[in-house]
Amino acid sequence: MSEYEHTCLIRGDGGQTLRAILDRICNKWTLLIVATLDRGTLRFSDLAQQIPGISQRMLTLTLRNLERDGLVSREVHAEVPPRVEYTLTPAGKSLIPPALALASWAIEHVPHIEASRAAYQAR
Amino acid sequence: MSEYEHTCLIRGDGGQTLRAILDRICNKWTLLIVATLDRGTLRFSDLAQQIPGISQRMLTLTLRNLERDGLVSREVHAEVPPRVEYTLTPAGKSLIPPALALASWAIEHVPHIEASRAAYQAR
DNA sequence: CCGTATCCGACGCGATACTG
DNA sequence: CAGTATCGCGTCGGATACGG
Repeated sequence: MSEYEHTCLIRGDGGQTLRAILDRICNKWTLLIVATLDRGTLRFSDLAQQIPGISQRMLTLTLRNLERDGLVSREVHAEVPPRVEYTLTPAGKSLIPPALALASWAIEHVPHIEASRAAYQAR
Repeated sequence: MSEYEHTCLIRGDGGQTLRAILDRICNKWTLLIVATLDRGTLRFSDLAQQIPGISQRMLTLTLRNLERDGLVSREVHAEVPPRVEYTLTPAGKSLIPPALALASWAIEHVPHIEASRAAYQAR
């Protein structure tokens, strides 16, 4: 692979594959949930309170999508009151490093981006 | 930093910083444009034809956002016909590695995800 | 050639109310 | 406790037409 051909991974199939994944990752809550579950197994209500601002609806929907994609496993305990526990699968855990890479980039570049926006504004 | 505390980068401020960046990255065309510009300076019409399916509108809008954030520089040549060239700034280039990390993850896990979806479907 | 303007449909997501 | 159902708003992005 020559110097300027690694981006073929991104350009790949016209970006379809990558964007399909990004769409799953890039919604409002997915990464927060995955990062929270990296601490270990949590039940629904624990997730709800550890992720400030999330609604029941979005927590449910996002968890269902993650389960559907095999990134999170869902275990229902037949008790009263009901207890449902969510755990990151190996695939889910493997998402953490690349997500961290992006997070690091984000935090590193926030000052530059905000400065650039301010400069752009002043025109 | 202990074993399970690196995700503080993601959970950080409640995900606000990371999501602000993800929102810029995760729209339909940004990464494709950045990856395409990694080859070098390109003019508007070249980008349009190297990125299949993009509309003039979205190419313009996405490039403006990237310029505003200081990831792409825009150079207008006062000629007839007009020539406008776009180049990745150093900050823009620095986005490529983490984006590739995510792309690699995506491609690696597509089979697993699709299998999981098929299994989930059959219930 | 390189845009901008306008309309319009689709979807993400929050608020709220209700169930097993 | 752990959801599901419904509504309504805001935003993204495609199609199309026009301008410097």
